[in-house]
Amino acid sequence: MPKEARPSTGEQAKQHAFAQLRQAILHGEMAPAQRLVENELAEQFGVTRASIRAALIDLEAQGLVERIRNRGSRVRVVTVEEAVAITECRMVLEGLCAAKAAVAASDEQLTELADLGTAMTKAVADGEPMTYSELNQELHAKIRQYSGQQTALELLDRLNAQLVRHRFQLALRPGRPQHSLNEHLAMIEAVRARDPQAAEAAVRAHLTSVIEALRD
Amino acid sequence: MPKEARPSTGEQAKQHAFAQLRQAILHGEMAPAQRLVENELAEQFGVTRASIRAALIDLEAQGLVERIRNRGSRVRVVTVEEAVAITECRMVLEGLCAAKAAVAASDEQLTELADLGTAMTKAVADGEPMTYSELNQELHAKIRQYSGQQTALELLDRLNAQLVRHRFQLALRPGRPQHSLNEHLAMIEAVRARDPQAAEAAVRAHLTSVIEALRD
DNA sequence: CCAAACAGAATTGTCAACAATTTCGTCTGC
DNA sequence: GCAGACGAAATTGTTGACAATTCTGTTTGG
Repeated sequence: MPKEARPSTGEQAKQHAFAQLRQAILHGEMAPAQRLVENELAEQFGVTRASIRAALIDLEAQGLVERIRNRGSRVRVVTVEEAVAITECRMVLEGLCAAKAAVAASDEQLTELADLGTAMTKAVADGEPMTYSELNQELHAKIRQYSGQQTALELLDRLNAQLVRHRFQLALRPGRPQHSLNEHLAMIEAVRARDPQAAEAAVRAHLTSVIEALRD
Repeated sequence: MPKEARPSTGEQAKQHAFAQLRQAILHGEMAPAQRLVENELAEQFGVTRASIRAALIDLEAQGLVERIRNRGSRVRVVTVEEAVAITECRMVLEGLCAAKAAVAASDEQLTELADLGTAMTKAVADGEPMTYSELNQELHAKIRQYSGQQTALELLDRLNAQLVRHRFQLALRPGRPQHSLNEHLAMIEAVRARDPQAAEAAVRAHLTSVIEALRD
């Protein structure tokens, strides 16, 4: 096991370990339910166990890692039921963001949303589900951002982090992009029309359909 | 500075410190923006600095404590703006819970809600704002609980913990209990009628009014 | 008299070693 | 052949000491 990761210059060790571990989990490099032994991680990332420990505590708070007393840590497995519950929360919170974004967004920002819409349409037409999935992410992120609702933004970041695996599965399902495209376009239209209620309704309709798809 | 707190027998030191610190902050024993020096806390609670450190990381994740690199921790101060943003999130999440509770609650649970309603009415009639505030808390907690929505429950717990100070101020405002009582009774009625949409609307109406009151 | 540089103190970040707990394999006794 | 006790290995929890950083009050040069 060579220590490939550089100790990193000015960066604080714990932050480094935290970011590294988080990325590894989010990118699926750690198998679900894989055991995370503090000593191994410490050697792998070139930091001490104390830093790894602090990072694991943070990751537990973010819901990415599960820790049991005296038994160790492992990558948290999100069941389909949990994914549904999480998406329900996303539904109402993103609905709130969309309603606020419809009021608060600048004209330039609305134009960006429109551009994203055409890009998404193109991605579906070209049959590129991965590109579409990325644009999808970007759209949701932009709406959150434009809302100016800091608290909701933080909550949604945490919730989304827990859904990476399920999101992957969903994006590759045949026919799914075509279906969700219309819903996304409706969201964009409602926000651009500066209609808060319509925007919230559109987001809810979209995520309701995502929930149904999750329950395959 | 005598170390009054017993080291606690079987309890893990970190958990002990965490619970103790959390209670202290929530009960307002720590002044807002007060500095939290790890060494002092360690001696005060009779645990080592590492345990305090872990507890502080957890409390930061819960939004109760603010930590700055190499500068230390302090009790987080929630501005009115933040309180509004938090309550907006509460609004949509509790709306979700109420809608689900209207469907999922058992008949006995609905009876409990009705009893709570009469108790609240009595507390207002008797002019006991503190009792009313506690019943208020209990009502919101029960609705959350009956919804069976674990994710929303966790998010709401975190959000509510950040609002203790503002909640206090609001409860003692003259005329406020009378005003909110009707909204609470409407919530109870809608859930008892097993009408999800009405329940969500009632919760939203109530918390919208709370937001207006916050912006005094 | 004021601004910038400079020590000193206070505080957090990091480290390596030690103690406590759990798990898993083995062994004994029936 | 199997149930339960026993013990070794692995892993986490805890401790105290050390290093790095930041803040504060003072001093010095203009």
